[in-house]
Amino acid sequence: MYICIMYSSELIKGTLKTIVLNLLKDNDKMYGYEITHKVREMTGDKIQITEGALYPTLHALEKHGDVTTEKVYIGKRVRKYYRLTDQGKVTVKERVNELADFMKTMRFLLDIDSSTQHA
Amino acid sequence: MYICIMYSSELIKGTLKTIVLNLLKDNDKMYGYEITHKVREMTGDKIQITEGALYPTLHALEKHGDVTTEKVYIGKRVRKYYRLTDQGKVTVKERVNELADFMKTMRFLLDIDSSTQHA
DNA sequence: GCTTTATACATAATATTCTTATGTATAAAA
DNA sequence: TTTTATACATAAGAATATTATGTATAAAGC
Repeated sequence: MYICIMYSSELIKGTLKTIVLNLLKDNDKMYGYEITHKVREMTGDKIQITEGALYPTLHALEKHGDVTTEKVYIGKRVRKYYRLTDQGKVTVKERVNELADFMKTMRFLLDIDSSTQHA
Repeated sequence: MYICIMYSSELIKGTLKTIVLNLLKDNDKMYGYEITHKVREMTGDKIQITEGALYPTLHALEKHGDVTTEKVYIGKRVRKYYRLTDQGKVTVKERVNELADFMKTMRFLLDIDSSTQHA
């Protein structure tokens, strides 16, 4: 039996933008802190996005025109919501398709089929 | 229709060691140049490992004790063969299992199922 | 015979993307 | 009132890739 607590950081590398964009595709608007918790919740803590990785990524997505931001005050505390732009919606599709294709290739290359996959 | 010429470099990041180790698992011994061509051949040029990435990776695997090397002269030209160690055989299993698990999680997270995967 | 292409290794400068650490500040819970 | 949770941000450093460069032999094309 293979037990996986948390994935090594190398694996997550390169997929963070895709994860964030895809969440925004399904959730209209989200803020950073919410994103990290949603991913932890959805993956049973297997993928834990650090703040040092997330915030620069969100800023890069905004700079690239894939998301827009909106500041909301909860009392005196600021919360920064992110929302997909029309261009962002195109980017998500491209990235998710590319990742799906890549994973298919990797499954072939490493000879991984459904029966050998572990829970 | 989604057409993929070659994967963006971010995706391959973090999977190179796993790819190399897995090839050595199936092929007894291989040399660097052979590995790059084998991967290109098996992926229809979708994954093209650069020499600048491969050789440092092979050296790191040797340093880590996962592979041993053997120099062979083809005429006057040197060729450096790599072979898995016993420890390397353990490392391959761990890495492939982890990657399989990670991809399964990503497929769930991004809502990718077989029917939506593209060729 | 000469030039190009293929084989085969290696490293250095640079870029990207992450981790870890640190900083700031408010709000809720113990 | 101290700790934990919420919520943002950036800087130093590590890891891993790209791009460029270097060396050298062998085969193929012209």
